[in-house]
Amino acid sequence: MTEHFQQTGLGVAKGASAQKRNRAETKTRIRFAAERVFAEYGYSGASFSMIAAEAGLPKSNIVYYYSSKKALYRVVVEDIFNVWRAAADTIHPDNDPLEALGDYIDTKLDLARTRPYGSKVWANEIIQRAPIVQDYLEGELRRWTEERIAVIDGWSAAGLIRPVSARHLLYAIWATTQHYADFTHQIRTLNDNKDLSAAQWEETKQAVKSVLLCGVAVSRGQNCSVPGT
Amino acid sequence: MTEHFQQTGLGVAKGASAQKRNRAETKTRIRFAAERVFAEYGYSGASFSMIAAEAGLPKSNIVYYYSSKKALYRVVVEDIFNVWRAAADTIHPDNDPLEALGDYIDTKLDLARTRPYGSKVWANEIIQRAPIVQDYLEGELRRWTEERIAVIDGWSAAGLIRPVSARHLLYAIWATTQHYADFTHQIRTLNDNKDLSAAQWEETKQAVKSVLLCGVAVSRGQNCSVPGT
DNA sequence: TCTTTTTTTGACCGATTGGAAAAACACGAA
DNA sequence: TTCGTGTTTTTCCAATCGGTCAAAAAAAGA
Repeated sequence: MTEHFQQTGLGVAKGASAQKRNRAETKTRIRFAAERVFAEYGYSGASFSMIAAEAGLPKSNIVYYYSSKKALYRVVVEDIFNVWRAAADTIHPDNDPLEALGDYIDTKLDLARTRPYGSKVWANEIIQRAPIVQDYLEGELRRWTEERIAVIDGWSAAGLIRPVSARHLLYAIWATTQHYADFTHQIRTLNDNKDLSAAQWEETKQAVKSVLLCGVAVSRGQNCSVPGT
Repeated sequence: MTEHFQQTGLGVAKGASAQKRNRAETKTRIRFAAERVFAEYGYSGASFSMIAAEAGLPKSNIVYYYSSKKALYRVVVEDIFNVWRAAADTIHPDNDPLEALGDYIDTKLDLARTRPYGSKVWANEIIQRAPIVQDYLEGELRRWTEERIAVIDGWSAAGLIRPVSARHLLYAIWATTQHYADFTHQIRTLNDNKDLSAAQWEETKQAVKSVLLCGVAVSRGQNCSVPGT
């Protein structure tokens, strides 16, 4: 069997035959089913039969498309990492610091809302000491983090923001935004067992930006305004 | 067999016989072993044999003291919750807001350092939608959270802090402090695969307080100082 | 059409799981 | 000693696990 290593999500290369298109669709369907099951039951708690049931396919079909549980899991983890990485493009020397960080927080909170399962899988993987994707951490994540820290330090040096620890600011942003995905259930319980409404999500964005970015601004009014959406 | 429901940790009621003392010690040993194993492998990934090996006891011994995996797990989860609850005693109307919140952050970061496994178990349980301790969330956690929010709102109303969303501030503190426990491995990897030194932990405390509390203070100098330790 | 390749599916396997059952052991009270 | 109670340890089991395999079915190529 030839391997395709089709990394991308829903899209498929144009010109693909009907068979290949269907193949990609099936793989994607399995991937999202797996993301949900891995998130809710952890790597060990998730079984092929659960993923198969979630995807509406027989068990052996899962094995056919992803040769092992580990391989399927890795694809899921890498996917959410790539999505997050793209969200941080806004942290760039040319951008306005407060606006850039505000946009980053907004985007990550949007992802917490739309892709909570991916975030949970990532959290699980890290909690368990990254048994599957440690190479990713030491390679891409490390490089990517140092780059962003350099940008923020640059803003500091240019006097565009107060001198803060770029690393810990980044960690605080990660922690807080991902909290709204990973701890959805706790937040829901503390919200009378109701999911956050659209208005509450807006409120959340404003509050998170207010808490995390007020300490960053070089000056502020009494109400410490941060860029809205 | 008479049940004891011995909730407490290391201590044992005075006057206890040698046998009872040994019983309590064994139970505690099992509990901490279980905490480590549950943290590193998740509920499903943890097996009696792993916990037994960690505790240095035969497998059936675990079942003898905690009649099921679920029961043992519940004890572990409740324990870390009680420790965290005690840490928040400082959030009290009579205290100075910045000092109280600063102390809370300091204590929670100390716990992130000394009790990282408990935090990870809690995170896992919430991520998986609290299948075991949902009653805890709807009872004690909900009541306790609303109380703290009321205190912070009181500070706001009295003009002691800027008007911030008490709920989201609390969530940000939880998220960030627990991040240093749950994501220890990621932080370690981004620190050249070395654990944080004592100095780096101090730096972390200052940075976290600076980021989270600067937006709370009613006024600040250019360097936005927060109470140190 | 016939052939070849890809996809679907159910039957099956050795290993491991949580936990029940009971035998073996320790030890103070009688 | 003998007994009874609490503890330790071994043995065993049904269920489930990840994954293989081969046959059936479908699709593509000739």
